[in-house]
Amino acid sequence: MNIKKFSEATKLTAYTVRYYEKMGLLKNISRNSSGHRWFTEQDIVWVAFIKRLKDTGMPLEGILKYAELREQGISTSEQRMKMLQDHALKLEENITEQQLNLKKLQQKITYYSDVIKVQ
Amino acid sequence: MNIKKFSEATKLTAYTVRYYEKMGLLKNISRNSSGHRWFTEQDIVWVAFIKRLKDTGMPLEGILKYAELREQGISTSEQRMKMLQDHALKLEENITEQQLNLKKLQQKITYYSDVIKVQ
DNA sequence: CTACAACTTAGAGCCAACTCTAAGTCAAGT
DNA sequence: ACTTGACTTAGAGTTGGCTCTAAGTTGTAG
Repeated sequence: MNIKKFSEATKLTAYTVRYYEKMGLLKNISRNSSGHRWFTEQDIVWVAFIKRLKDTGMPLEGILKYAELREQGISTSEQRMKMLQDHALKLEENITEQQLNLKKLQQKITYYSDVIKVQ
Repeated sequence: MNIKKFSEATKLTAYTVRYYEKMGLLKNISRNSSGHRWFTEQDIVWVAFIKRLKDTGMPLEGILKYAELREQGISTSEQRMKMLQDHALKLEENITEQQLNLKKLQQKITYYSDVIKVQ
């Protein structure tokens, strides 16, 4: 598919898609006869994973490192697994922290609702 | 306390403390005879709350809006409560999303550990 | 055959949130 | 009196992650 379809499918702008390719997150994107990028379903799956890492707080630099390991094939599986384990651990900690944050916010909301009742 | 003690207490750099004051997050910070900022324990509590909002994804612009309502006194309690309720709702949704993300990452890790076993 | 939309590139611009620099003031210690 | 070091300011610079511009090429419809 062309960049327009791909950007619709991934919900990235075409600008961002080109940016990701330029910085090395998207590798081996083929071109058609007139030099336009041609994306596959597999590229969509890969972007979905990039987004998951990004949305869980991994900087693009970290995702790039993963992408480079991935490009080198199966021999880097262990390294990639290690990266994901470290990341998952941080994510778990972050979720716990956010649950505490939520609780504290809810306490403050309760405090406000008491203030308002008295007003 | 002076800016150094305050930055240690809040774990913000002195640069960031000044930046927060300049942009309006920190209001009514008094000065000593030589023009240096003088912070109180209450300022530490307030920064802790700023950090909670920030760490849960509220942009400084939003926190600034809250700070301005807060400065106007008790009459804005309801507005502030509304802000916190909206924010807490988004946070709750985000936690749910991150829990799903974590699950998916863990599945991928399991997949990797199978790949490695076979290798 | 020409208009027009969609693509291409390199590189500039933008935004949030800091982070630092330069030039200056001030208080405390020797 | 002088050095040292912490503070002050306005404003410039940095970083991450896009977002856009300009100039050019290509494919399709009228």
